[in-house]
Amino acid sequence: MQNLSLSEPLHRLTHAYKSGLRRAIRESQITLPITHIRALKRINAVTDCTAHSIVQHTQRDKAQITRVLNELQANGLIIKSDNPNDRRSQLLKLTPAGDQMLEQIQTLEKETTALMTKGMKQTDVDLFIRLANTLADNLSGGPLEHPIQQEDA
Amino acid sequence: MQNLSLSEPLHRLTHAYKSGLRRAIRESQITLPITHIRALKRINAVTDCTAHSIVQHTQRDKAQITRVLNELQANGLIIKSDNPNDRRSQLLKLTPAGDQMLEQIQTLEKETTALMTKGMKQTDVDLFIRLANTLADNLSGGPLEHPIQQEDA
DNA sequence: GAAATATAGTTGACACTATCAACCTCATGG
DNA sequence: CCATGAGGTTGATAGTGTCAACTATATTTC
Repeated sequence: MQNLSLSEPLHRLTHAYKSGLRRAIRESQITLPITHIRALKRINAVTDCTAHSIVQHTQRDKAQITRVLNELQANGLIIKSDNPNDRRSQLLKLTPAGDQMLEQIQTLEKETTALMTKGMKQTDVDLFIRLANTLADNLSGGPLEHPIQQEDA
Repeated sequence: MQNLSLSEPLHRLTHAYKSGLRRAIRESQITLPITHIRALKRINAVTDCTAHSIVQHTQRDKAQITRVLNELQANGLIIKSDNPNDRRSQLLKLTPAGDQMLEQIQTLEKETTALMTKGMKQTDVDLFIRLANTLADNLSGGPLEHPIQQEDA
């Protein structure tokens, strides 16, 4: 029972990751907060994405997501269209501009990830991801399916 | 080269951890933000702690730390005393109230950690911590010594 | 099928977190 | 002594997290 600290390394890592990514993004003349990026990625990843599916995936408050989506729309990165299956909600899609933006960002994210995992064995990185998912699952009760998250990089 | 996602699990985990801890804290009638808690822990952990050492450890902006410390002082949880080695800075110490508060919080944090690591082997938890530290070190350039972080739980 | 209930999303409000710039005070090295 | 830098404070602003109240539509249940 070593009882090493879990929380401090976690804080440190998240902070370092977020500010590293933010810096990379800012240096590319992009002005888009992290939360907006996560939404873009999600919209790109699932077909017929709705606000609700982003809420589910990110576990963020729906109020926050609403505002993020409105800003993405105002920036011309996404469009909302009527959801034929449910008139309360709208389907979300990337515009060509949004698509291009996302590709740029994915590159930056890959760079940050590469920097972060420098010198580490891929198996260790994979292990880390699996452990992180296990920890998160334990906390959020539900396992929240993470199906070999593909390009969700 | 599986290239599993690193960022999404990380976001999910941090968010789940922070809101889990916040909830536990709130349910104990404590009203203290996470950042304040980290500062308390740091003050408790190092002798002759100054604002600067918290800035170094947490990598937060010194402006933010200044304000956190002022609030902790206003809440009677810490006291600032003149630093005999440097008249620009002050030494930080927990008051008895701060000490008691911290103990309460440590308990809550342990509970949250226990919940989070439920069913995991201790070796896996330790491994996770080491990997997290490695990742953070890679990002922040400097290794920022993490010396078998004892009660930094 | 009408009433009750639940869900998708919006809006307002507010606390917490992150970051930058300007500034003051004191320390340190030439 | 003076220049430069470090420790800390203050002000400003953007981003994030959360709660509550509300609209509109969908679903359940009697």
